[in-house]
Amino acid sequence: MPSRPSRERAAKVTLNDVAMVAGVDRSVVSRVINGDPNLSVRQETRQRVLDAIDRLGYRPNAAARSLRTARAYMFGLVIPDFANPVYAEIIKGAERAAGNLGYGLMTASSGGVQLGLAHHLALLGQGRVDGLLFAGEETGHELEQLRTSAVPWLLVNRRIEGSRRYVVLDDERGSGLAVEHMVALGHRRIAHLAGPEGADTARRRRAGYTAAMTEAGLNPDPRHVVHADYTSDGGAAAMTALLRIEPRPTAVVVANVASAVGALHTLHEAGLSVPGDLSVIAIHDMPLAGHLVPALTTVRMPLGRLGERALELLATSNLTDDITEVVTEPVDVVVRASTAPPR
Amino acid sequence: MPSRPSRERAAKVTLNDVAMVAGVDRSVVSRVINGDPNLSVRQETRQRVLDAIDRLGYRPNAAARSLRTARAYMFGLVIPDFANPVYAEIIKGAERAAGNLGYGLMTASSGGVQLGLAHHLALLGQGRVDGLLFAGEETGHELEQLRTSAVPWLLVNRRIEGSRRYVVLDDERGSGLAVEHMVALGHRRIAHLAGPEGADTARRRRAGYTAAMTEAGLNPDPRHVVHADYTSDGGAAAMTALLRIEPRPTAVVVANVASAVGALHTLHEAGLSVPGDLSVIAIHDMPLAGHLVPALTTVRMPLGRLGERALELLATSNLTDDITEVVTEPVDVVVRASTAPPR
DNA sequence: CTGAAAGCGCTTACAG
DNA sequence: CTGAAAGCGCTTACAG
Repeated sequence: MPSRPSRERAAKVTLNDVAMVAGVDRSVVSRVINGDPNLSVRQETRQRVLDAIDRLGYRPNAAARSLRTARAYMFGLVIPDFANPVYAEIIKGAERAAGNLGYGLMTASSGGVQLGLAHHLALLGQGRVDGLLFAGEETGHELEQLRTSAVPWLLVNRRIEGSRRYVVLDDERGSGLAVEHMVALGHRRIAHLAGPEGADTARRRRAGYTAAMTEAGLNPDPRHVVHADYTSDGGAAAMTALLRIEPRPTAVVVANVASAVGALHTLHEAGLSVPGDLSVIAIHDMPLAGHLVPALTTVRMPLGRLGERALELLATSNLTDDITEVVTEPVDVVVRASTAPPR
Repeated sequence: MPSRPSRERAAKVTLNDVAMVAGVDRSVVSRVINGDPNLSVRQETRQRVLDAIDRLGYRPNAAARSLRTARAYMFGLVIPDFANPVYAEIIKGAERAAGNLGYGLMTASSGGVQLGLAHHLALLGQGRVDGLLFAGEETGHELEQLRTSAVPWLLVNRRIEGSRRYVVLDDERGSGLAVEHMVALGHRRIAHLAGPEGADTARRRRAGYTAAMTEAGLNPDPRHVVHADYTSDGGAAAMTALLRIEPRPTAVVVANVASAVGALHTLHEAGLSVPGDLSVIAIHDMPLAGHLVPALTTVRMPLGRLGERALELLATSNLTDDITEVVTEPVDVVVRASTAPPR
């Protein structure tokens, strides 16, 4: 049992109170509030009800409504880390879509409190939300728990082995475009600063990189692919490793904008000029990218649309349906100052 | 009425089902789950209950529990924008504190959906959460609505005229330290790239700047204080304005790290060297700051502690109490490469 | 020591 | 057309 914070609440106003004041049955008040089309009530009576609600400051009790209707009018989204700006866009998209459906969206992080999915199912599952979006680092084992839960769920921006319920971006195309951009500039030694080995997005971005290199008739040097987690520290370390390789690449496709911040910093420390000595492009565009030194060329991915679409699919699908969707909205290169022809 | 997503749910397991399978009354199951100390039951019976819960995959219905106990075991936090990394730290702190109390925390943004506080009160108020933290841009008018609500609330990181329920950081001290750092390096023409005029944090940081300048025997040139919103675009524009002033300042105290990113970019574009031509320090430390070019000297503020403390106060105070707390945890300067003596 | 019963605040099929 | 009643899934004071 959680400890019990002491508190006095302002007097609670219920439907009954409103009904008393308005001089009608509480079922009438309920119908007025919910706009029941089968209710016919004199305009004057309706106004009395509305006035009473206003005067008493009545607000429906969400728990009671949820219990009665078996519907919470709320969805949940679990992300690994609020500090990662990639998730901010996904959250915004999902909030927008939830709002359009008349629902709310509550976001929680799985990273801060290391409690895992069971914790979130207990906290968010059953009666609190009508569905759960997971953009985190859930494992296959945790997926099993989801299967026994009665709460509809969907993975966002990642697939997990054995799961048939996910929405992802076209990550292959994203890094493919990045490679094509470098090839068009005349680069041939194009490295890939990939994401963490375990991450599904990293795997797909790497696959897109390899495919595009092959497509361009280039045979990527295996040493030119290095892994890093999606943080600036990770990007800095991986770039340091990459700089030790001879012959040095003339261009790098970085799997994530946070890693790119660290990579740029390492290059600056090493006295290398971007894009003079090395061109850099990163996956995911955001305002920050335009203000880095030098301004970073990126591949813009439809993160907001991903969040939006995930929420829509969660809201309208049956729990037993397979959902294996790739968001097809356009992916494009935002050219800034960090890429140029090799010299 | 919201539109109604179609869905089939997995069969719902209730307390009654568990009781049937375990061969006990449902009140016993409830007491086992909640660890009622007054319950004495044979170990064997307890095990039967636990097994039944496990086998059926029973999960308590949060709505029913909330309705019955008038307690949601959940707090809410409303922030203006998930893309602002300052809030990520506050969220993490609040999640930590909520977890320690056995509560959950749900975060929503007020910026994405432009629906204001009334929307959030309807969605989160009454029965859904036991209290609401607001770190957003609520107005005095909206505060009135809070007063009529039965949900305990608290403002975080900002005060509003007329409000006696808030927790804030020592912003005066933050910018004071920044000024002292510049003074110690030998600067005398120290400008302030302040936050938005309306923002409470901006006002307090500006006051701290002015006080520290006076304390140091410096009379700040009024033209050396320019306002910008807390974004990199805002910082870039404000820095452009600052550069037009003669004599040019040799140091700038920037009210926010996001603005500082834009300011650094403007300086780079203008061909000015940091810290050679101009030293820059910003309020709020985060990993990104260490990886900017040049690495940014910052004032580290206890944002996580702010979130933590806010949640604790929300959980333990009475709604009628005044709460006017300044988090006193240490504020300190993180020296990196963007500050140096004037040349 | 355990079970039966009441009731939290709603919604909605049903009877009047 | 409106009101009375049942019931959603829990918890807990109370009776046996």
